[in-house]
Amino acid sequence: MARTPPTKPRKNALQARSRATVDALVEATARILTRDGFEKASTNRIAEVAGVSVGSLYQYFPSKEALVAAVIERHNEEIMGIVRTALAEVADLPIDKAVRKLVTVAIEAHRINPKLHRVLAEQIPRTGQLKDVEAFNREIHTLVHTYLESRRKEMRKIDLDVATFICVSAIEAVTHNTVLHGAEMLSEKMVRTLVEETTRLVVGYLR
Amino acid sequence: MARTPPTKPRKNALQARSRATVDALVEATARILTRDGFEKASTNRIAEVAGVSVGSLYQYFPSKEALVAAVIERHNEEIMGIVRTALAEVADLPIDKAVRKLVTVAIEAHRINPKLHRVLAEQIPRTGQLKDVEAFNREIHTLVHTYLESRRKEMRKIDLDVATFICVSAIEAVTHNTVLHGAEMLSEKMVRTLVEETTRLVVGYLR
DNA sequence: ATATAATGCGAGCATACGCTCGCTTTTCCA
DNA sequence: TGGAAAAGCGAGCGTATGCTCGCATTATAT
Repeated sequence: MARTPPTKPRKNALQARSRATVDALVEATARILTRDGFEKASTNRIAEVAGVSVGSLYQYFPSKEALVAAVIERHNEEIMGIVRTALAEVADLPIDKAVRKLVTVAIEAHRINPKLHRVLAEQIPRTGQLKDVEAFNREIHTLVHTYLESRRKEMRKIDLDVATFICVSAIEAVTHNTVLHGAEMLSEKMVRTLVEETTRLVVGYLR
Repeated sequence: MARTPPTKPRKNALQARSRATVDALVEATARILTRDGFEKASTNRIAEVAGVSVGSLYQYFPSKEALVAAVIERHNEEIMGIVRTALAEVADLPIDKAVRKLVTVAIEAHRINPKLHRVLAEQIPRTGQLKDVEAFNREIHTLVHTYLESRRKEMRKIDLDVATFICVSAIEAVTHNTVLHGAEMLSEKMVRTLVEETTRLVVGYLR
């Protein structure tokens, strides 16, 4: 039997409905962030929206930042999953096919929840999650780098690190701007055009 | 004589030292934003750093947001000046020379005050300055569009709007990531490499 | 059935923040 | 030089927010 005295479980020991509580809290935080922005996300409001009391909230999250951090982590995990899958599927394809697929996936990933994406991007410096996000970026960098290495014969002579940086930046930027700036008024046709053009940009650069 | 009763001058009627006060307030806001972030920028603190009382602060700025907005405006004006000048200087140059110059200038503009740039980018949605920043973006878009139009013969057949969007996004992204992510550890050599590569990316795309 | 731990509750404390208001000091100019 | 307007001051108000704590409810195990 655990010797742990019935103190407040520092962080969590979720075995039953408490799991549901935690989920509800994270979900509520995400909803409020998306719909009303960071300022409106007070702990009282989060608890209220989650259908939970503030007391319970503080049993699982030591601070408001911890909640936002949890949302960020969940979101990043989701996106990383998509990216990893895409890069795996693409491993044996030639550069042009691969890039096209990656750009498509990138836009789709951003389209899941553009507003959340934006708010989170804003809050990352505040929550001290910068390190995690950098890790996240490094993983993408590594994955792309590895892919490019395996396709070196299709490319011109080039510093792979620099090339990776340029390609990832370019793709990220177009998807970002497409989804965030360009609002939601994105015809399917427009998306296809942008995918095509971005592919051309990157592929043209690599060889 | 003006019929205006000695009420509080809604916004300003700066003729003497009051100008200095306003400047000090904007400057203090910028400093705090850069060094400590948005949360720490309370009106009391801003006034204190500016060497001014809160009361005076509120004589010139109706709210905290107004202060941040002023900082954003000042910063945007500065950058737009740089960009306009660069684009003017570049008007008669062929695409490759022009792009190289633009990329160089873009990186330099970002390097003036990377941290302020970042914080402001985060706060723009909050201050309702989105419209102004969009105007700012539209101006850049228009300027680039015009330049590209004048150089059409050097380019492949291409939709100029799409091309402008792609080029601006790509350049913006590389500069952004270079200055923000890459911290300050930027050797001059690295900068040159990135300028070279970005130029290649964009020029290769356009023709 | 009862004891014990786990989970949930929400009024309320402490604090910090945006902002006002009545007053003093400085500047201007007739 | 005197008086009015402009500029500056800062204690303190109202409010909202993050968070605690003592207690109530529910689950688990014997």
